[in-house]
Amino acid sequence: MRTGNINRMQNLSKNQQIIFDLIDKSPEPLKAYAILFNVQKKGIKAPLQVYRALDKLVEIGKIHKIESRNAFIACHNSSCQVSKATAFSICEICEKVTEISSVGLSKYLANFKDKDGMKYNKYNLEFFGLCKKCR
Amino acid sequence: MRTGNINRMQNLSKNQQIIFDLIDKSPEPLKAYAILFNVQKKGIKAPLQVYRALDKLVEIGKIHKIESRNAFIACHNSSCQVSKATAFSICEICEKVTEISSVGLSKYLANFKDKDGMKYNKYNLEFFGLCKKCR
DNA sequence: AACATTATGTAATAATATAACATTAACAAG
DNA sequence: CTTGTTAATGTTATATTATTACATAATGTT
Repeated sequence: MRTGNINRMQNLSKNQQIIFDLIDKSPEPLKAYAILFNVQKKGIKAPLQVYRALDKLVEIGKIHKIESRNAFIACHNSSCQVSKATAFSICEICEKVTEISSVGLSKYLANFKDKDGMKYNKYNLEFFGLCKKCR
Repeated sequence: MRTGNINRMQNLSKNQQIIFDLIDKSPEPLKAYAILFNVQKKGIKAPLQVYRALDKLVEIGKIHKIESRNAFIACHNSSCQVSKATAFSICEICEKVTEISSVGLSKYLANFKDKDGMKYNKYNLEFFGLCKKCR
């Protein structure tokens, strides 16, 4: 606790913090190059700088990647520090994405066994449909 | 049944059939450009020709896209003509992908309701872990 | 035959992501 | 406090994945 760098205490470096803040404020998933354009004024100039921060943020569970959209959202499931098990609903019209945190669902999936009896502690589930507004 | 074009009867055009055959024979998911390189000798020269065939094959449920890998595999769930509900296991070491067809799982997910009581008839689930060989 | 729909061909380019290499900051151990 | 180690950064170039735009041909229907 002798360092004055509060960001390190949160385990986020400068670039990671800038990019996390942007994603966290966003009401919708952000794509890597949209992030890049947004943070160029803050000195992050190259795609790789963005992708490295995104990789780390995903690794530590602060954000999730929506695979079907190549976009990133902040984790809103306060209990998940490291994201291994994720579920989202995605509106096929307005593209609104919501993280699902259902104990029942996560228990079911964590305990799911395939034909060979294999269990998987990591998964990603994306539901598609129409959100309330778009129905 | 008066046409002599058996491919049309299967609802697959020439390019679609070439690309489906390749994917169907492959023991592992194929990426779009790997497919392109493989079918260039058969006259399919441009990425767009591949992507158009892939789009159609996904639409009619003959193949599935593994979103986390940007790769495609043939549907091995004989009952699914139109793919709305898919589940896969993916080995994080050897990248082997297996389609999961579990009545229990599909029933559970088809009946899953989110906090607002919303149901979703379309989903994609990807489990990650180590396959038997890689354990 | 006329029309509509689906598929194809081709060129160009957009969007997404990584490799390779050099440098700097953070931090733990002696 | 300096040495070694790991994590993060900066920069250029390039690889990979996917789409736009436009023209043509094949197929299916009335």
